Amino acid sequence: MYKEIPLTDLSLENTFQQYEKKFKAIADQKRLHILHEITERGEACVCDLSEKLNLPQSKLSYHLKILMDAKLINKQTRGTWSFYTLNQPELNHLLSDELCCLFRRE
Amino acid sequence: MYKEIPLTDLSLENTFQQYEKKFKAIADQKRLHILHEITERGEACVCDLSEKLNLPQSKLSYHLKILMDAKLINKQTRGTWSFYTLNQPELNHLLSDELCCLFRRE
DNA sequence: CTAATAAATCAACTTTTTTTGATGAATAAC
DNA sequence: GTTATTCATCAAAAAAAGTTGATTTATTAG
Repeated sequence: MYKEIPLTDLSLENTFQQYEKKFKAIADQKRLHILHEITERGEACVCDLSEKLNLPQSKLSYHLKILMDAKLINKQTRGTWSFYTLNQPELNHLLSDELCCLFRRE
Repeated sequence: MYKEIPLTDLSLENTFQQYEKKFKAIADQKRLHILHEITERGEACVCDLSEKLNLPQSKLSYHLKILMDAKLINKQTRGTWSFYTLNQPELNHLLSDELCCLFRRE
């Protein structure tokens, strides 16, 4: 009865896979805090976040990468600094209006 | 500089904790599929889902519990069957309108 | 009562995610 | 050039999440 055979609807499965990645990215307190901080500041560098969240730089880079891979934030490098901003269209597509201005703007 | 001392803003930290739990619950392909199935059917029992998703009962119970604990679905027992429905207010609070009718109704 | 069905729970195990501290690359200031 | 700063990446360890198959509980039917 329940051999795990692959789904027939591949496109739907593909859709679930993509949402899984995005929701996984926000399914973490630290990363929610990061998003919140970027939401408030407009942009933030690793050093800003490190100070605000009391996290070592390597941890932040790790979590920022996960948010980047999920395309929920953007990075812009100026000199030795990397500034992160929200990917607003993506976040707005995922999250309800009511989550403004916690993890999305407007 | 980055000793991990607790946040000063406890209420905000509490908020992040609650959202983490809810987003974690939907941050999984199988659970998204479960939500989608319940969205389409209106309600579903474990046996319905087991057949549709090709998953053994114990796995489904595990994943349903996670969705229940996050208060994203409701359970109603009739006889030996348990019927699960969406917790629509919660889902609508979390997810954007655009995710209708994938994981929320309307 | 017994047998059958639906579903929750459990413990052992596997897999995935996160943490940690160190190293390396790139830039800027001297 | 040297030194200091910012940040990404790495490998090893720790922690968390998911799987598996068996057992248990509850209900229904005979």
